[in-house]
Amino acid sequence: MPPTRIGSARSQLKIATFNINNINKRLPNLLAWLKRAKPDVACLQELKCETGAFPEQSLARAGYHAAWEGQKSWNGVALLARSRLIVTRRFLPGDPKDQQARYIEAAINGILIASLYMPNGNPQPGPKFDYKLAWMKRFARHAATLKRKGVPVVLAGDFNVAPTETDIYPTKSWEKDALVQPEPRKAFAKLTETGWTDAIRSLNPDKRIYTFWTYWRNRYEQDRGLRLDHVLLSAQLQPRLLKGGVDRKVRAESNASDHAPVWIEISGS
DNA sequence: ATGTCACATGTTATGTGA
Repeated sequence: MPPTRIGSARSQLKIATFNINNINKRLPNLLAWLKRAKPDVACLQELKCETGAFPEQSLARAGYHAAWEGQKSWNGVALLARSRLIVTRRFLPGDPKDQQARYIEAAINGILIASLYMPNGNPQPGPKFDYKLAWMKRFARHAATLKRKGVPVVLAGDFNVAPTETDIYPTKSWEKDALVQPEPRKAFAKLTETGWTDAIRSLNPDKRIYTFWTYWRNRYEQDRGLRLDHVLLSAQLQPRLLKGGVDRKVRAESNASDHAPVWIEISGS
């Protein structure tokens, strides 16, 4: 295992989120990005592998401890960290019947960090959209619980919501899509109105920023994307936010995921 | 309506999920 770093020795912390869209299929891409970007913590989504097939050894050789929840074919979330991580939760509370691997949370460097993968919700309307809205409701409830704890919290992942018209290229072709519907947008807005900071948007109030481009019709080359991957900060962390961005070029690599990594840097406590 | 990609089935294509 990689050496454990003492939390207090850090002056800054880089936290990233990346929907990898099949971790084994894209392991070379992931390792190359980790080596280049050197995040202290990486939240991953859409592992698309069973728990036993997670590439723990490769990531350990790259210098990362890991915690993950996998499932066959779909979903799956992980947390990678250079320092020790203590898992605090493996499923979103509120519905014991929901077995989808979409949420994992751990204490890392004195911060509670969650990697989350909200449901896509298509087609809408329909049961999948209902599941998305129910999941978002449960998530809001859990976020409120975390807030009451009064500890620094980062909620990072693929929210499957383009929060406003600035988070999607000018088009009408997505109008019926679950990612831009009023209800999920309202649910996301409620988070940012109740003390959670959308880190990337707070650093760039008006800029069009995308984190996802479909594989269809060279959408990346035309920069017709959506901002779906977000990093939310609790009130204690907001003043510590130094910078943030999207590693867009990762999306241009061969065999790339359809998402690009999003990262932030926060100052030490 | 379409586009692309990958997976699972028990296929040599088809559906499904994103």
